Amino acid sequence: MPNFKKIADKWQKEWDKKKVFQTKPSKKKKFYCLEMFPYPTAKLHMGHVRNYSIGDAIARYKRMQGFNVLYPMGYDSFGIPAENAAIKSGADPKKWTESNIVQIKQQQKQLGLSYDWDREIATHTEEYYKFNQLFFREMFKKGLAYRKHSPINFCSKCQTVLANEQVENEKCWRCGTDVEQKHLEQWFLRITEYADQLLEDISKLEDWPEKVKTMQKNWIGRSYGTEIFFKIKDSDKIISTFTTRPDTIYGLTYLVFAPEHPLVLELVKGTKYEKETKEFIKQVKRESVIDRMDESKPKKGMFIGKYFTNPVNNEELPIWIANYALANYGTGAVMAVPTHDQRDFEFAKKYNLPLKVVITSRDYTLDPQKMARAYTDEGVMINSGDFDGEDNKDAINSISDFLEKKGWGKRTVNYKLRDWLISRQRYWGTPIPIIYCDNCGPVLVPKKDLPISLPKNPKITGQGNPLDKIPSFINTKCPKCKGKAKRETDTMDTFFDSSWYFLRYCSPKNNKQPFSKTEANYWLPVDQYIGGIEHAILHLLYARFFTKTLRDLKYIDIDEPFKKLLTQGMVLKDGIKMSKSYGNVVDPGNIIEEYGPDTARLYMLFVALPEKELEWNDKGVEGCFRFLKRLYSLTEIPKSKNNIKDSYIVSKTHSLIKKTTELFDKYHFSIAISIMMEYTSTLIKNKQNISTKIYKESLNNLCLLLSPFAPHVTEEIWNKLGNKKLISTENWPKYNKQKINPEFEAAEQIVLQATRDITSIKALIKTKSKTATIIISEEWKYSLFKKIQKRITTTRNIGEIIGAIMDKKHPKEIPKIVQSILKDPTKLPETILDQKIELKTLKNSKEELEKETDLNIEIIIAEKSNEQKAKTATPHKPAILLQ
RNA sequence: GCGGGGAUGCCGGAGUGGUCAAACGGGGCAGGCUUAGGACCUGUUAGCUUAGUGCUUACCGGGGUUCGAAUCCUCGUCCCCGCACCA
Repeated sequence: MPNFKKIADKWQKEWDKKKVFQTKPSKKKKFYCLEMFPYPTAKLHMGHVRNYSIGDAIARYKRMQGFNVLYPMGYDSFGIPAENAAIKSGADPKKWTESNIVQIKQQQKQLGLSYDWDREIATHTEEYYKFNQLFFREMFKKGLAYRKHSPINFCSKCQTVLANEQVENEKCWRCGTDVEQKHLEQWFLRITEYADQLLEDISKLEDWPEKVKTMQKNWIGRSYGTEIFFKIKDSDKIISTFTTRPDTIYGLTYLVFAPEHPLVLELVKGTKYEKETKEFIKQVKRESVIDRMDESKPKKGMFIGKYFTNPVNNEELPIWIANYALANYGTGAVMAVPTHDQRDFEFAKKYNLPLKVVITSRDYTLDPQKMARAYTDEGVMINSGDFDGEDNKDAINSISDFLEKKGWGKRTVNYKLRDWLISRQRYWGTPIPIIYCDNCGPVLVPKKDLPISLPKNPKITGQGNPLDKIPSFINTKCPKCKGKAKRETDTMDTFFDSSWYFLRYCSPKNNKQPFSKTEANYWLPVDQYIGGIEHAILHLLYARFFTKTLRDLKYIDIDEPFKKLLTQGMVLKDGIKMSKSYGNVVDPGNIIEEYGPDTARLYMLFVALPEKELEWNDKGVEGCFRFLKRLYSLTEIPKSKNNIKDSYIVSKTHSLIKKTTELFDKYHFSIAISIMMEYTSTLIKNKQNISTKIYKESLNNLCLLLSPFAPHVTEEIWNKLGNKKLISTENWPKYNKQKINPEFEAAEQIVLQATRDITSIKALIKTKSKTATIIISEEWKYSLFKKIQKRITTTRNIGEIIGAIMDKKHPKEIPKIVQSILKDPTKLPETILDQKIELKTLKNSKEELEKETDLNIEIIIAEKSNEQKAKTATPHKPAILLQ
């Protein structure tokens, strides 16, 4: 039995030695194949293996097709786990990270992935993060990076601030701890500046999954509406509200502030409502953290003793605060129209606030007393002054015009997207290049002083930011006034690092620039990006934002970084995600050790399509292993007895190449593998009836086609067959259409179908060949003809023939001749019973169909004495002599 | 609630108008090889069956389009995923 592990080691060394996967820009057409780089843990998990199996298959395929392929690997090596390890075991984050990199890289190498290892990068290295600092500088100068005092999400366990995107159901995305609200000064990137571009350019991402695009659209959440201003009674304050439904302005019956709205406390100050309001705010804040999961959370609110005026009708209405108004969306205040908004409706019902209908259905009248829910459909305006009778859709516009003219409102656009909070109170990240001076305020570190290196030997205790405890790092001079100053101790969110790493791969060793523009322009955009769906929003949005920013800073000339995106499905076991916490992890290292890397990779691609979930099954791995063994057994070249199957095999080979190529282009790897399995079986079964020359040729082609999936075994077989070049540097085989014999294809079908149906004839009609000869064993003669006769005489099956010969372009034009057959179906059976299906009736009478049907099909009944047939035909299947 | 994706044989999972009782793999069953097991190989695996490759039933359910539907349309049921009080 071949030792696949040894074979793999051997070829991996060979590839390394000959540097076969190193690339540089050339005149050839490029293809940039990229996998999401991993956080360096000590061991690979199946998700990684799946990701890389897909990526490497694509990279190798494209390389074989003559593309200049950039296929790099690196490590997203800053981040919390290193720091947690330091807290837990006192490890130095740098040493810990780097030893992980060594280990994970070794495992990646064992898989035989065709990376250009000369381009390896790691984000925790100074050579990398110094450019983070450079970009930060540039963004700061452009006003894209700024500092803001703001309520932020804080995780008490991780002792750090979290971005909105890192808060899941009010819990920390990483550790699940309830998130607290704090007010701190933080650094932000002005991603909202690019909200429109990020949204509109989604339409350019033709090869992205619909799902991811929708998620991004929802996240950006642009909505057009109108900001309306209201005067508060007995105050000089103005309330501003945002609405997408200005048409409902006459139905306004109260107004709601988010409890956190800064104006609230100001308004109640010194009134009898002050105490109660404060209590309410406290309560809401606490609740919003605890019960956020509860969907049916009841709406709660209170009147704060103030009134405002609706400018359109001078009505005086009450001001409330309520938990359903969100501080961070729109203006933090809502104009409530209970009749036409479900949330307002529920709230008004609960607190007995008045209802006023201003839009009514054309079919029936709405009675506010009897309404069970808000009316949110289209309708006609009523109770709305001059706008009565208008269609409410038109009124959205006309009322906005009216409000703008009067100065009571203005059209605006609102986004759900918030600016990106990048400060982290952590050690293991890129130091933000800012110095705080008592005289000059926050000052950017001059370019010549970069990089700001992370100090060594931090004391990591898990309490607060370790950088705060290193005086030699903190204390410095102000670059402007040279006075005493302190460094910023916050570090950057690691998503900053991963937002441009794909650019760094273009010039990983460039010490002066983050990347060379020429090289980036050659390689970018990434042609195929592969990774998990979990990055659908965060990473992919940030990377798109960076690309646009860097374009505006003249670093690159592209708008979008990733042309095609493939989001791989999860790896499951026993129906649930394979994960440590469920204790259902299968270690890829063991699989590789036992079966070799090719089996592991092949299995990953065979068992499910890339986007789909993959249910792990040990037996399935065995199946792939057996297939590779069977394939390997083909290296024992058989003594050929004759060559009667040569032309059949040649035809099958070319058809295999054709199909595999098509399937590869669609990334339907599992089907490609299944047809190769089938082909392998055919080759094994027929090996004694194929000439040695054709046998070798077939095996060579099979290896070429399989090499992107199982590079080591195929390299070995390729070598054993006497090929001098490495299969990894070979070209993808081309098929010759002429050699694909449709007769065989059709005949094969007929064998498979045992000529049991008139559909067999149909298959032959579809082929454009002249003749197809099928030899059927004696046993089949009687039943065959009986069956055909029966089928052909039923109108239902005549219909099948009509359909088959009809050009789909003219579905309604049934040729005359076919109609005549319909009238007299007995015409066909006669020719069949004559043992020759010539379909002449069809052919002669319909000129246009000639090309389609121009063939003679001979069904020859093999006599018992007939040589080969007796041996090859089984009692149950008709044999075909394929010549 | 909004949005995205699904439902195929014992299982995983292909297949998107006729070549479909449905690829490929796994599992089961029978047989070969073998002292036996393993490995490997062959056949078989919806039901009925007078055994004729005959009949019936089949790709979540109902309805429709078509000569013809797993595939297209429509209504419904169920499942998964994402976002979620977004004004």
